[in-house]
Amino acid sequence: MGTDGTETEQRQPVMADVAKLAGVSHQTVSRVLNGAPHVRPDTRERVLAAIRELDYRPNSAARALVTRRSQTLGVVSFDSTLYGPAAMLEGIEQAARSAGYFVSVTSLRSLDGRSVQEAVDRLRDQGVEGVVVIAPQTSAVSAVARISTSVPLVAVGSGDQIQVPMVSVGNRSGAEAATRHLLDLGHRTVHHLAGPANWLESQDREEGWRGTLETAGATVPRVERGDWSARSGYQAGLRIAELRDVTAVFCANDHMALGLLRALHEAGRSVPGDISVVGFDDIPEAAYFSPPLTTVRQDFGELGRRALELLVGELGGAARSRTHVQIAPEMVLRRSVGPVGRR
Amino acid sequence: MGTDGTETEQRQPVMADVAKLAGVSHQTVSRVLNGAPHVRPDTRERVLAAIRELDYRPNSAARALVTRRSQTLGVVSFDSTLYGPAAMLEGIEQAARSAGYFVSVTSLRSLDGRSVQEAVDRLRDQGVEGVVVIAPQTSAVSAVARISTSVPLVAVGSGDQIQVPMVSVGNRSGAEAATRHLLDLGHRTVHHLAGPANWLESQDREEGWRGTLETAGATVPRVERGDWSARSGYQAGLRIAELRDVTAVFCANDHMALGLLRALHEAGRSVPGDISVVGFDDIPEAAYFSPPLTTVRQDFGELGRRALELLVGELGGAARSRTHVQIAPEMVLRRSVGPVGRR
DNA sequence: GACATGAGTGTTAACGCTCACACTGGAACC
DNA sequence: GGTTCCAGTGTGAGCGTTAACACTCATGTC
Repeated sequence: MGTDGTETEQRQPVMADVAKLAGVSHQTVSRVLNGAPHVRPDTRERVLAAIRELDYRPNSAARALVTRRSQTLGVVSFDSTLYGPAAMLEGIEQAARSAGYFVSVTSLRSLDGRSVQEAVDRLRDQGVEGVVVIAPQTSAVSAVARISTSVPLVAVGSGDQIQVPMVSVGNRSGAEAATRHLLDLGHRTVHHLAGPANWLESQDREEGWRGTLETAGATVPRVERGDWSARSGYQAGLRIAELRDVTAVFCANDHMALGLLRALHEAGRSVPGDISVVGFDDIPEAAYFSPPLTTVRQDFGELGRRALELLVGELGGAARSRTHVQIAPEMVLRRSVGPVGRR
Repeated sequence: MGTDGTETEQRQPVMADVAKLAGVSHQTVSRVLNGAPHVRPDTRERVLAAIRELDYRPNSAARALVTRRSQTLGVVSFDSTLYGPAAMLEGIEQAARSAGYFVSVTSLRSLDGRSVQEAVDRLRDQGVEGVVVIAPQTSAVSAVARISTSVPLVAVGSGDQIQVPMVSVGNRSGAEAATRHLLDLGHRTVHHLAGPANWLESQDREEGWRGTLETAGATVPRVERGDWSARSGYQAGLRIAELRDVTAVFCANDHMALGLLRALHEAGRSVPGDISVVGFDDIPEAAYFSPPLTTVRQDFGELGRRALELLVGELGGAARSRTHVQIAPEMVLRRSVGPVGRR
């Protein structure tokens, strides 16, 4: 059994096969499939039975050709190995699925304007209905801003003055909160281990830090800079450990904070006894650093979901909103921070 | 300029528009686009010029409809927030792109058979030409094994006796190397902090550990078990810290090792002075743990790339190979391991 | 010089679906 | 009892591309 019934051949069944088996026209099959009204219940039942019997699957290419809708959205990601982008991607994918879309991903090596444009073009050639760009670098953002595309596009990451709809975390307010927290504990000033200069997230966090110090009348120390990696945090940490007047460091992300903690430990500076450290992101491991890291939590998954919501809204015909959704970060207090010590 | 030329309307230009502008038939345009032979150089040039002028993009749905090739591969991933899956995904995507494919991702919440089957079906409905399943759990693997699909499928993760082509890391040999290393340093035996019981990777690593102890005639301690997270490693670590006879622990992954290190530190047991610790994966942060973690490196990106290679080979018509590619892991020595101490 | 050859190009027919419209027949209306 | 109406269904024409084949000339062959 299975081979008999209608004379099934090798080829996949098409709508006409279902129609024939059910004794209706292809159009009625289409109606059933798309839930169109005006189909008598028993007809519908017969069609569904035929579909089951033949194990018929609609051909998405044919449908896309005529409806001009691919049911697919594109995502351009950067280093999707990092926790942030990975979590955003997951949020985007889940939201897309529940909105009935597929997600086509392309992950960039470098984030210069050309690469971004190429990636968007590629996705567009594939027929995606919209694109989410995870665009944390200034270069990418400006690239996105002047991207030529007939496809709706939403950016997620950071930055303000940009023509594209955008979802981001409140980097500045998070940095402000972290810095203020340290000042409130009695630290004269707070050093900063920043991310790469060409990332908007770095810039915003740095501005938040600097602004808070200036408002408080504290001196603004020279910024140390890393590349987000634990390795770069370690190297910066070795430099910082040599400075005599450091009592508090605000790191632009948790991974660099990890490296920093390691370097301080090796240099014999205790945390938080000698130096307090605050990170940013609240990656799942942060609670298990030595010592557990006080940090600023951002909800990457939510970020992704909101970005997708925005995109779907735009697809739904809502006028190009130029919205900028911002998600508030939240401080998570752990043991890497203390009041200013002896010295 | 730009608006003039042919009477461009709102709609996207199609092949016929290009043909008209270039003064050829649409078929010749198609030939140029697909690099078919027998097109005179100057004709080709005229067509290309028309394409540029109209900014024409071929419609992928129409092409897919007639060629029956979507140029898209599907990836079913599990928790793509974890470093391993994320890195594999990136490897897969890069390999796919350079092989001329798009990648459609779907990320699962739970990895039971039904979810996997649904995800594969969904991708198939979208028209993917092949599927990579990142399937690290036993349940997923058995689901994959009996998955009904007309689409070529490759699994990446672990496990042996399975009917599906598969790429995995040498979990057993990695675990053996780690355990032997500790025994060679004089440890009487090695404790094990395993991953979830229903993950093949856990099972293989546990077997490698157990086998090595048995071969060496060492006693096999009771296994502690976590869920891969640093949190679970911490909890297991609290239990382990209470045992008096522990001098070495082999952890099934680096994140749990991080939690373990934290717990041991809090319990006042020094690493490696009192207890040596080895992890598995070599995540980028492992070198900056306190102390830096000795671990077994697996190259997730390579894993993904190889999986995709296998899939593309299968698509290329190579007979269903039932190959099982295995990638050798490599030990990375750092400071979390030492000879057996005082006691 | 008739004839095969093949490079270069055009014509036509799918691919499998949805959309617009046409058709049927029974209920409702006066 | 004819007309209107509409639920329920079928027919035909695309959507934009590639595949198959047909055609037209130059060129070479004997």
